[in-house]
Amino acid sequence: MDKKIRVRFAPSPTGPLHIGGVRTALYNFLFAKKMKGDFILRIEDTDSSRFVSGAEDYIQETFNWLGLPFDESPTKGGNYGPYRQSERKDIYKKYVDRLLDNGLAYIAFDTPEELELKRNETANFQYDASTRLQMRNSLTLSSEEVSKLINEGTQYVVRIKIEPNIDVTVNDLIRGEVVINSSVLDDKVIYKSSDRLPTYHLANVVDDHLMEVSHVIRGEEWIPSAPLHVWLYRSFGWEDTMPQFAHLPLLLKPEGNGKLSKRDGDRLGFPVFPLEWKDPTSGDISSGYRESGYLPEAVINFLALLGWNPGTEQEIFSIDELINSFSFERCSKSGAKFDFEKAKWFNHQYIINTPDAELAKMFMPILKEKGVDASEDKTEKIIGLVKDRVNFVKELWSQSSFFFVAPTEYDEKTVRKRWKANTTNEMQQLIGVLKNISDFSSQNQEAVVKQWISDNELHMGNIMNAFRLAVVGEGKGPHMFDITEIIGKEETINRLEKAITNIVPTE
RNA sequence: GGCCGAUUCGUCUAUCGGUUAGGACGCAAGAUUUUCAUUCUUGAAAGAGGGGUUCGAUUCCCCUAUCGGCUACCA
Repeated sequence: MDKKIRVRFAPSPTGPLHIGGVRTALYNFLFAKKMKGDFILRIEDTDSSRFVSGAEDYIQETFNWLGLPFDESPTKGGNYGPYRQSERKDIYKKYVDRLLDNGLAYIAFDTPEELELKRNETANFQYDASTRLQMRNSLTLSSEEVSKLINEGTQYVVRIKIEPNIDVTVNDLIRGEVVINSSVLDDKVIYKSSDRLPTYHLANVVDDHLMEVSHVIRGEEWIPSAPLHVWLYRSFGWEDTMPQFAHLPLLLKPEGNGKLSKRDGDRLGFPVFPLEWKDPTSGDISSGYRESGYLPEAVINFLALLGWNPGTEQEIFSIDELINSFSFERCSKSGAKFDFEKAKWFNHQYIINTPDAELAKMFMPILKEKGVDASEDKTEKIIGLVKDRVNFVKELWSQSSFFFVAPTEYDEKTVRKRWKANTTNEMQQLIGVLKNISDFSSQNQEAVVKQWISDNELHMGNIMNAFRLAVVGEGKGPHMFDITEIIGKEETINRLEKAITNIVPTE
């Protein structure tokens, strides 16, 4: 029987989740679901000094919003818990001791200051086979001295003992084989006595093994340490069950170069976080996709296509379609720059395809904010008329406010262009025509008014544009009679009368 | 500096040795429309450079350049 597919998304709770991290999680999800496997959330909080409160909740809320549920997580639980690394201290200790007992790792007492000094005085200093015998560690000190130092409470770290000159192969599902000679690896710290917690590398390998993770899907920034991870699997004797690796290309800044970072968002005016984030210490607010009006499905669709393509010309994908067509073979190897224009376009597509009733539910709170009390039914109709002109739900207001509130001022340019000396007279006549219409449906209005225009040899453009100016306040908007049908006969006539008295015609 | 990775229109990408190098976003023009949008049509726009291999390279190999990542008792 094939091994069950299990993948994990393993963020560290040091702040809001970066959009690149969201994409990594999405690819994990897509792959897991395609393979009928499990999608696990594991919180990697082994660096107690960088812990930020609220960050874990933020992560959970993000995936709730996106609709990407975890099969196992700190809050949901599961058979492989705990899912917070800080709660797994005892587990790691056991495995560190095992490495120590087997002589595959050693204890080092060098202080950060000593190491700093060493790095400054020796170019390209690396703590490895060529230098470790000159350092203060359990390889150079007698076992009595080591025990004495530890008993005195001296802080120490455990370092992995990398044997030089061995080729380490990382098999990557996206990049193929990457071979690295162990001599370029250093004796990485895998455990620190200061907080009795392992570092990422050890915790990661131990947890992935214990949680029976089958595929490690993470960002490209982890490629350099992948050989170390392979080394650790080997040291533990777990090489035959070692997960497969897939390193995803990075998300880059849209303009210059470099990884997309927290600051780019506010500088360039678009979000780099899924949800709005308020920094608990500085109080600074960073905008989020959700608050900016993006629909979760649009964000998922957009993110999915950034670094992966279906090989067809399809661009709009439901989550199920994505699950179906996802594969590592079709992931690209190079970093992708974030294109916000395209993100907007995706959102536009999803707005258009969202039923009016659903959009109305999202729009009602905004209407309330504007002090408008409208029925959901009416709002739905209005949305149907204007939704194809907006990228975001909140833009619905600027495109439809005139349905709810009569214009109080008239666009200057349009007045100059559309309101002539005889317009007042024509609009007076139009009022007369409208008054006599009993069936105020768009269709009927249009038939009657057009008849009147042709009977009197009036100019269609002049009449309609002035009519629009009076009703809307400017020279834009949906089909005129659709508007007047919704606002009704009385309101239409009121607006015309108001325009006649308020607009000063230009010559 | 060292190690690793990447390199097709401005951007996201297709091409798995032979194509007029395709699509999408954005941009431009035109059509439709009583307006503005939407929509539709059309257009401009690309293989980093240099060597090989081959009858033939965007595609395979090497070098250079550029970009990126990593180089912590951070993940």
